[in-house]
Amino acid sequence: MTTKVAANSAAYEAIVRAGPRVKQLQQVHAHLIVTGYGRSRSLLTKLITLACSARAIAYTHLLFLSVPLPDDFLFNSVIKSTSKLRLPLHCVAYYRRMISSNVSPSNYTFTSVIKSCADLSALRIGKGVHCHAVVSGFGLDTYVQAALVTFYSKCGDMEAARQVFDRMPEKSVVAWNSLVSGFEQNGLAEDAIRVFYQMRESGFKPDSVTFVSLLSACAQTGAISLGSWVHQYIVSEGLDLNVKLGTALINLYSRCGDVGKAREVFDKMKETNVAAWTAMISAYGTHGYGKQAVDLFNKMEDDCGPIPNSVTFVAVLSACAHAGLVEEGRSVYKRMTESYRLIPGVEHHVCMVDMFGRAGFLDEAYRFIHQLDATGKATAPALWTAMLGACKMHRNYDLGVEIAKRLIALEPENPGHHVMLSNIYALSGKTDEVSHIRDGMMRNNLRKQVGYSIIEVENKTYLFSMGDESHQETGEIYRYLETLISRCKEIGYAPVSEEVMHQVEEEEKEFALRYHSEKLAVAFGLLKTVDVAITVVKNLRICEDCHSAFKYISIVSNRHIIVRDKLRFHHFQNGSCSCLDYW
DNA sequence: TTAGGGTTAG
Repeated sequence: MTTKVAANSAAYEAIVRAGPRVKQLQQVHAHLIVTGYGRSRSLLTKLITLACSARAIAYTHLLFLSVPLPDDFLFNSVIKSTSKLRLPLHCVAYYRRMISSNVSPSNYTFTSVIKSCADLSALRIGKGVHCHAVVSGFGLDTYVQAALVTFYSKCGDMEAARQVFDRMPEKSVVAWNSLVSGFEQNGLAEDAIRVFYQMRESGFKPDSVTFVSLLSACAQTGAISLGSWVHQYIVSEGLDLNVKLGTALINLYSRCGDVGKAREVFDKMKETNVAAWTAMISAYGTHGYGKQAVDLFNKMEDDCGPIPNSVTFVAVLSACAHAGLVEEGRSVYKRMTESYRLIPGVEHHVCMVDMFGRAGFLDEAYRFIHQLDATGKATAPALWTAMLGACKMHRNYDLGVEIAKRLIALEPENPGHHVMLSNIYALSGKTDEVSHIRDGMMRNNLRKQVGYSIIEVENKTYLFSMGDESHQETGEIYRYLETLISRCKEIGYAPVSEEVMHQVEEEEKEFALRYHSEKLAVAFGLLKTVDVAITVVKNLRICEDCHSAFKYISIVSNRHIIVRDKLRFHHFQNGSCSCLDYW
């Protein structure tokens, strides 16, 4: 008996030594069969788990089938492994097999299966698993419930996520984190921040995972005061600045307008990976510092940094597109396909079309799309949207109208395409067509999004919308804005009115423009602060007139004005913008 | 053996 146990443990050790490597595992398996241990349940379970970790799913299943009457431990092992390895369909398949084999699931089973349903965003299947967990008596298990919060969040159902969370008899830091992350991932940054405060009030101590989500939420809304508080807290508590936390901080500072600070964090990180480098490259790119973005990318290659992935290439190509670095962009695209053997996706194609288009090479952009046509990849609306942007920018109205009509045929529900067509008609002076499009939009209930701008002053957040009069100091803000605008006019500012509101009178037009939300926020910021840079976050893209006005305002107020729009940053200083009017 | 995290175009 003693020798059997010894031999068994030697076999176990041999399996562990083989590790998640198929060839080695197969050798050990052969040895097990020869020595008579090929039917040992515990050894096979370990072997199966490792085969699964090696992602050898066919081999895993073959081994699994060799076990007569699999028990709950074996089922849980494969369910957990497939879930962890992001093989969610296999995970759900093993779960179903477990049920049909009449083997009882446990809380271990449910947490893994629910996680896989979350990966699949399979709301219907996951709800079924949720019900099964409840009737099996695991509905109140802490682990199962935390997994459910994540599951509903990933399916976009925050109401259900909140409900599961609220009904938890005992909450955990992980469950709180799931909820914070859920709101943040669904674009509900304010709710994420609110939950974070509730978490602290309930006496839970946030950890680095909480802060990663919280920092992302701060980056989303531009809440720099809370964001930098978190940074200080991390430092003062001596929390380890791991890669994810560092990356979240880079993203925070970048999206709150401070690229220098983002770079400081990047330089201080002990460990970096492809996401951290990509975040930093993207920071340079969105702020219009194309050269720095390309330099950092080159450094990544030269200094044996992490291997760039397709996300990195989107960041670099987009940086080139926005800085007019056509030759650099071409070279990067070539390296991506030839040196790294990455297959470009629609997002990379869009960057290329955008890059050629912005630089005025409309023919080349068009040719690029047609080359894709041959491979059947030219149908993506995003490609034509980029091409359309170029037509508008370079005043090629005929081609613009043709493309806009094509886009409307492809996506009639997208108000953006109608607005674009209307703007092109407006720019080419076809006012009848403008009214026609606008009427059509009204009839079909297609509305433009409501724009708003946010500014933080002394740790408080103020929100402005167009023509806003809700603010306590409305009168003062408007009067100050009037003064600013008239001083701007004295040095050459002429309101741009061609794009907007062609049906109204000239004066009204100018009046409406002057009170765009970003103008109100900027005026408020200048009024309330002295000598510092002000940062405004807008939910839509900045309009041409505000862009022009802020250049002049940066002169008359002698201030650095930073505006983050839906996609990019604009640093206005001494009469010019960092985007070089190239956005 | 169990649950939670960072990077991407327009």
